[in-house]
Amino acid sequence: MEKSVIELEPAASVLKLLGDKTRLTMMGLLKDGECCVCEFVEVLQMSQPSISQHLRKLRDAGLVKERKKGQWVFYSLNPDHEAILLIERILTIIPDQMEKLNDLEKKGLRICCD
Amino acid sequence: MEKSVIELEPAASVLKLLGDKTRLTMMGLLKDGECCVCEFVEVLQMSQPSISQHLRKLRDAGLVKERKKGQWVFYSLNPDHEAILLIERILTIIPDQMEKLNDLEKKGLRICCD
DNA sequence: TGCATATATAAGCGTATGCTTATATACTGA
DNA sequence: TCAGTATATAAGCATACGCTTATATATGCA
Repeated sequence: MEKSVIELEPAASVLKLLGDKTRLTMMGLLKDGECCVCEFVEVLQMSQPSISQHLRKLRDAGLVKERKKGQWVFYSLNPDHEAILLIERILTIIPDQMEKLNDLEKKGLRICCD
Repeated sequence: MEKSVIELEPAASVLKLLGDKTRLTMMGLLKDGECCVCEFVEVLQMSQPSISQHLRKLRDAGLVKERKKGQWVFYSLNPDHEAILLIERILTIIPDQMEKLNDLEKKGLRICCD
C-alpha cells in the first residue's frame, strides 16, 4: 500500500538518487513506459558503462525494475517502491521527456529493441 | 509566478540539495516557520560550522532566506524560488519536524533567540 | 573598551561520486 | 561452435562532499 508520508532517511536517499541530471532524465523517460539500455545510451548521449552504472544505482535502490528479453534489458519504474508517491510527484513536475524518445524514433533508432 | 513545470537541470540541483538527511530535516523544520542557527544546532545535534555550511548551500541556491536580528540569524523558506512547487511537494510528504522543535521548547532551549 | 555570544569562513581530511577504458558475461543467429 | 551485439562489471582517476578544528567577523552588553 502506498504511504502518504515517507520517512526522512529513505526520502533523502531517493532525492539523492534523483538529484543527478542523468538519473532524473532516465526516470523522466521511464514515466512514459519502459526503455532498454541502448535507448538511454542514444537519448542521453553517454557511454554505455556510464548508463549501466546509473541504472544499477536505480535498481539497487528499487526505483526501477528490469525485464530481460532476448539480448535486451528493459527497465521500468517500480510501482511498489515505498516512496513511489514522492517519485511520481517529482516526475510530474519536470518536463516531459517523451520528445526525446520521439526524436529517436524519427532517426529510426528505436526499432532496434524487440 | 509559480511554474508548474521545472526544467530538468534546476530540478536536479534542488533534489541534490534535498538529498541529504541534514538539509532535508532543516527544510522540514523551516516548513513550520523560521529557525535560527542555534536551533538547528540543538535539534540536529551537529556542530555549528557543519550547520552553517549546510545553510550556506541552501542559501546560495536560493532555497532559504536569512533575516538578521541582533546577534541571531533566522532562516526561512524562500517562497520566490523557481522550484518552490517542487520543494513544497517534497516537504509535505516527509514527517512533520515540528515535534523536534517542541522537544526543544520543553528543554527550555528555544527561548534563547529573541 | 573589552568580553561573551552567535554565526561564518577557511583549511584539511577521508570518503563518495561519476566518468573513462578495459574486460567479462549473456544471448542470438549463422 | 563461433562471431556479433547488448549489457554488466572492474579498476583507475579527478572532483565533489561533509565533517572536523581553528579562526574570523559581528553584535550586545557591562
